[in-house]
Amino acid sequence: MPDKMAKNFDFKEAESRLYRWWEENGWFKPETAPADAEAFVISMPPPNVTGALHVGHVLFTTVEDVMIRYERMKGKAALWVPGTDHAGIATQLQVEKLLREEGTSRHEIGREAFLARTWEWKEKYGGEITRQLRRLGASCDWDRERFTLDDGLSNAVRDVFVRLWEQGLIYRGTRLVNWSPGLQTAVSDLEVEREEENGKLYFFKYPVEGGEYLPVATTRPETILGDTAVAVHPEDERYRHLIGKKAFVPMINREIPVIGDAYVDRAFGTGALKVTPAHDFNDYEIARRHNLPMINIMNPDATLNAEAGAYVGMERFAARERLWADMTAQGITLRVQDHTMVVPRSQRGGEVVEPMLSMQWFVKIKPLAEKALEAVRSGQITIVPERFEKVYYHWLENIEDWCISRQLWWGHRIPAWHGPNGEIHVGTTPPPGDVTGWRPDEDVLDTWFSSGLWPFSTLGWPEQTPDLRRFYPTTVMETGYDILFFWVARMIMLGLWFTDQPPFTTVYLHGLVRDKFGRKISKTLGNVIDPIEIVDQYGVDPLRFALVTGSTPGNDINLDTARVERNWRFVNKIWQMANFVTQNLEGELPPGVPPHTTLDLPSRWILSRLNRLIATVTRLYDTYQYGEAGRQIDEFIWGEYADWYIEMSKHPLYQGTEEEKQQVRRVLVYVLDQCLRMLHPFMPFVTEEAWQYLPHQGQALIVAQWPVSDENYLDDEAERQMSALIDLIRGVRNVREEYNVEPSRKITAWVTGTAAVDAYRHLFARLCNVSEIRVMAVGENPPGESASVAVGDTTLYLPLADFIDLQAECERLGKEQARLEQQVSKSKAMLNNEGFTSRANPDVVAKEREKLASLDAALAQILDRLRQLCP
RNA sequence: GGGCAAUUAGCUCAGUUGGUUAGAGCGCACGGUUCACAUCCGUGAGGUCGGGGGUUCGAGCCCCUCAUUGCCCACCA
Repeated sequence: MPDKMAKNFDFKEAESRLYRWWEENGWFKPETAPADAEAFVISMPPPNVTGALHVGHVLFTTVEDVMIRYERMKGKAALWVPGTDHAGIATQLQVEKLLREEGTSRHEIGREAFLARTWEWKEKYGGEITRQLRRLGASCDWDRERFTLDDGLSNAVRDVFVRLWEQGLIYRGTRLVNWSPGLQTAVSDLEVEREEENGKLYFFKYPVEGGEYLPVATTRPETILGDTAVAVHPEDERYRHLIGKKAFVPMINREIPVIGDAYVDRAFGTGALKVTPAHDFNDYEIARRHNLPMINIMNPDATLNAEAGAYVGMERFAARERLWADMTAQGITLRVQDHTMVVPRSQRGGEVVEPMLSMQWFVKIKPLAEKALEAVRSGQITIVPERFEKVYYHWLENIEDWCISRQLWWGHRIPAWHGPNGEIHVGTTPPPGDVTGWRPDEDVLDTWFSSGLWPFSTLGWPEQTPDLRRFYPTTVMETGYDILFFWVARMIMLGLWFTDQPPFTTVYLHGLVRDKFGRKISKTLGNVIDPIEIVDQYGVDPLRFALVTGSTPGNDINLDTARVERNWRFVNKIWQMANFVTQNLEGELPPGVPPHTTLDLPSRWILSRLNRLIATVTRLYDTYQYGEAGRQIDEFIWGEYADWYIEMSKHPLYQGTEEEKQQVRRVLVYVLDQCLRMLHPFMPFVTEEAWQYLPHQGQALIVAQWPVSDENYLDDEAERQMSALIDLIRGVRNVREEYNVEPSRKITAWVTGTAAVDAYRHLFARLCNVSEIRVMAVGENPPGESASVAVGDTTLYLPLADFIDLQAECERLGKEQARLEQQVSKSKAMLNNEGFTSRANPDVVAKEREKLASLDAALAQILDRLRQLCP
C-alpha cells in the first residue's frame, strides 16, 4: 500500500484486492474469534444455481453481511454459511429450453443423459452467482459452501424422508392436486397464483329423467364430460323435487344422480351445480361426502382421455369450444355471459393449472405445524417485523398436507421402490434380497423439501459434526417475506421435528426491491435494474448503503439510482476526510484521545456527539434498525465532523502550538476511526481502505473492535455552547448572503453576552470571515447601521453601513421577531398549562424551561434592536 | 369474503417506548477558484404529516372511521 492516499478512491481496484485479502486471511471464518466466543450464525438463503444476480440478491446479501460484520466486530464467532439451491423446476426448464434449441428434448435423450446435461450446466453457470456475491462484499465462509444436491445434503434429505415415512407422516395416495400441463408435474398450492380474469360463464340445460332439465352454469364446459352428479340446495323449492332422480351427461349420456348439498349457493348462477370431482377442489369434497365416483378426463398434457368419448385426444380449450358447439346444435345450451373469475395459473410460465386426480406423495403436516406454531407463540422464535407472526399463524393453522412429489427429473429422487405386486419399500437403500421386478420411484422431491433442512443439513446433520454442535441452532434467518410459507415455515417445522430445536432464534424479513416508482421489477416492464451495471459505475458500497438506508424491515423498497449516486459522493467524501486527516499527521501519534478536561471546546463537543452516536447506533443495530443507524452515522460524519469539526480543527492545525496540534490530530483520527468502524458493515470497502491509511492498531478494520460509548466524554455544556456558536455563525452567513456581502470581504462583529464568541473568535474568522470581534462594554450602544444576529443571550452586531438598507433590516428583524414570538408563546402556553408541568416527565419540563429562557433572551434583544433601529 | 401494509417537501424516503421549530438526499433558486474534497462549500425556497372524529397536558406516532394504492390469504360453479 502506498504511503500517501490517492486523490480519489479507486473502488474497482480496491474491491477485488480487499476482498481477496480478507478471504486469504481467513477473516470470513468464525475461527477468527476465540474458541469460546459466542456464535452468531446465518444460513444464507441459497440462490438458484442458474439464476442471474438481481437487486434482490444485493439486498439480502447486504443485510446479512451487515449483521455478520457487526457481530464479528463485536467479537462473536460469526459464521455465514453460503450455498446454492438446485431449484428443480427453474433449472430443469432452462436445460429443457437449451435442448429445444438443439432440436431435441429430455424425453428423447432420456433421464440419465438429461441429468448429465443438467450437471454440466450447473458446473458451467452455477459458479456465476457466487462469484457475483463475492463482488458484493459478502463475507461468508466459502469453505463451508453447500449445494442442495451435495452428497451430504442428499443424505439428509433421504434420511428425513425415511424417518417421516417410518413415523407414518408420509403417505402416497391419489388426491386432487394442482397439475401443470406444460411441466407435466404436480405443483403445490403455493406455486399456484390466482388472479381475476375476464372469462365466460356458460349456461346450459342438464337433462333429467322424465324430460325435465336443470339449468346449470359452468366456466369450464369441457369438465362436463367428467361430471358425476348435479347438485342443488336441499331446500331449494325450484329443484328440490329432482333430488334422487337421474340426470344425463350431455353428449355422452352417462347416467348420474341429482343430489342435494348445502354447499350449493342458491343465489349464484342458476342455483344448480355440476359436480366434477376429478377436476375441481369443491366438487372433490362434495364427491367425498356423497361417495360419488371420480372420473379423470385428462391426460398429463391436458388433452382429453378416453373418458371423454368422442372428444378424446383434443386439447382442453379446443374441446371446450367443440363440446359447446355440439351442445348448441343439440339445443341444450342457454346462453354465455361475461364473467370475471379467478383463474389458477402456474407461478412458473403462467399456464392455466388444472386440478387433476393423481398419485402423489404427501407429508401429513399438522403434527409438525403444531410445533412450529408453538415455537413462535412461546417466543422461542421471534419474527421481525412482528406483524408477520400473525400471517405465519394463520397459514399454519389452516395448513393442508404438503404434496412433496414432483414429476421432474432434476432433484432428489424419492427414496422408494415399487415391488412387482404393488408393494412399496421406503429406505435409503433398495429393498434387500431379490430385487427383480422392483423399480425405483420415478418422482423427485419438491425443491423446498431440501431447502427446509438447510440450516442444519449444511452443518453436517444427521452426523453430529463439530460444526453442528458449535453452530446449531443458527441465530438469524434473514430472507424475503415472500417466502415465509415456502421456506421459513418449513424450516421451522422440519428443524423442530428433527433436531428438537428451533433452527434459528430470529426471523428477519426484508421486502421486495421495486423500481423508483414502486413498480415491480420485470422484464416486460423494461425496468430491470442490473446491479452489476450499477456496481461497475459506482462501486458496491454506494449501492449497499442505498439499499440499507432506503428501507425498513418488512417493507418494500423503491430503489432510486439517484440515491446510489449520492452515496457514491458520500464515499468520495469519506475518502477526502481520511485524506485530509492523514495529510495533517506528523510523527508518532499516541492512540486514543487525551483526557476530556484537557480538550478545547470543539473537541469536547465532537467527542460528546460521537459517544452519544455510538450508543444510539449500537442500539439501532441491536434492534435491526439498520437504515436509521446508517443515516445517523451519515449525518454525523458529514454534517458535524466534516462540516464543522474538520473546519474548526484547521485553526489549531495551522496556527496552534505543537501540543495543540497533537491534541487535535488525536481527536481527528479517533473520531474518524470510530466512524469508519460503525460504517464498515454498510460500506466495507471504502472504510477498510481508508482505515488502513489512518494510524491504527490491529491488521484490518473487518476484524477491528466495535466502538464502545464512553460516558466520560458526554458533555451537555460543550454541546450547548457549540450549538450556540454554530447558530451564530450560521446567522452571520445568512446576513452576509442576504445583503450580498462579498464572501471575501472581512467584516467586524460587535458582541454582547456570554457565549464563547470571544474565546473562539478564530472560528468566526475562518467560518464566516469575521476578522474582528469587539466585545461590547456593559451598557454600550450598538453600532448604528448594522445587522444583528441573536442567539440566546448573545447578540452579534454586524456594522455593514454600505450594504444595509435600514428598511430591509427592519423587515428582517420583524420576521425574526415574529418567528421567536410564535415559539415563545407556544412554549409559554405549555409551561402555563398545569397539566403539562404536573404530568409530563420532569426532564421534558426542565428542557422546555431552558428553551423558553433562551428564546426569551433572543427575543428581548431583537425587540431592543427594533426599538433602536425602527421607530 | 377476510387480513396486512402504505399514504409525510416537486421526486425517493426517514422519523420504535407520544414531548424542542417534522428531517435527509435528489431536484430547484442564489452565491462561492485561499491551502481535504467542484464527486465540493455556503445560503435559501418548499410540508394543513391522505380526509374526518376521538383519547391525552401534549398526536406524524395511540384508538375509531372513511378514501386511495399495493400486497397476502380464501372453495363461489
